[in-house]
Amino acid sequence: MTLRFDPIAEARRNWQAHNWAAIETMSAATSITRAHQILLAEINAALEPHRLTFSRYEALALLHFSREGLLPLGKIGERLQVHPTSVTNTIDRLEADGLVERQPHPTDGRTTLAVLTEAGRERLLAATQALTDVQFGLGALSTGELANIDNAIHSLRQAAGDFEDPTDQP
Amino acid sequence: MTLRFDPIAEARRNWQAHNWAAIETMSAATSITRAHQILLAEINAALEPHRLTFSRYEALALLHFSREGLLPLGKIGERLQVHPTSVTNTIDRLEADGLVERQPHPTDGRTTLAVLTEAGRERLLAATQALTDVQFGLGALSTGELANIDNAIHSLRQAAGDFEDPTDQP
DNA sequence: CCAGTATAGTCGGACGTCCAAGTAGTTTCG
DNA sequence: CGAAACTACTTGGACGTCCGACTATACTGG
Repeated sequence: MTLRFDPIAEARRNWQAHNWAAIETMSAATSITRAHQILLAEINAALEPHRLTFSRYEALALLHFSREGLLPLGKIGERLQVHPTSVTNTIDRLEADGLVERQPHPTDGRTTLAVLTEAGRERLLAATQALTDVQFGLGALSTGELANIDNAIHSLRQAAGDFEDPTDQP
Repeated sequence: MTLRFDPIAEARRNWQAHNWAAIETMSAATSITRAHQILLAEINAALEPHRLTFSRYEALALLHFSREGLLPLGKIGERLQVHPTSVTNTIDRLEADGLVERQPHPTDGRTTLAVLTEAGRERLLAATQALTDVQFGLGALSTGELANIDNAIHSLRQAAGDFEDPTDQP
């Protein structure tokens, strides 16, 4: 199962040997891809006993943090930065599991509200415990390494126009 | 489209306000998730004119780097660290596009070889130019930031048992 | 030599993501 | 006022990922 070598180091050697450009960015992009894959697997494994996925967990948490435990679907997509159709999909599954309910918006007929149910709130809290127990799969990293990741990705997101306020540092 | 605030900073504030643990790892995990999403979108946008995706690009590059331009499907999955069914899927699509051909292994009847075609090699080189042009979506990061990402993720992968550390085995 | 085990790849299904297109409701402004 | 533009959400389809189950081939130890 475990490789006898680091495939990313191997890729760097190959690019070097062929005189291909952008080795540093290729390496970082590949690293991020792989990190995402590893983290998602660990996080979802921790959530699986609670019958949640990370996407669904994030949606539940967002609702929990809202004043009234409810948000328009559009707002959810905005905050989680996913496509509207992904929100529809996520809320469909949460609703089927009884963790969330759809309600019409009282004044805007276009808008649908996702409302956290009591079961949803309980599920969320148990799942949060599971995630903090495994430190989101990042328990092996030092505080400095975590900060390095945060800072570098903050730069990346800023450059990608992910949000506006440039003074909003973590 | 662009948010007026940083949703990750917002998540940190919410976790803080609710006294939830593991803020640092939550933040880093969320950052990596978002970085992956941004990078993949930019990379795939750069590859789209060449009718490739990042997965397919990676498979082509791997074949190109091999001595004979051919590899067993299992080896491809091993190097790219994806499930065998993902390789089957990727090679199916590359084959349908004429960039790769399946061949039986000469001595092992279980094994299928993916062979890079001339069209595949040409497509790969053009796509590589496109990716280096956009620096894999990471042009905004400094060399130091790229190295920070690489190093931190190397630790993460090592902790996850992603490969054998050549320095800790006799 | 042959039964049992291991390995290589594929198929079907689940999941999350995106895009394009469609429906329904709201706002704008001539 | 009413048509045009905009907004919110859903539907259908593509893609990449994984898992479980399955087939076919190879290896192993009595």
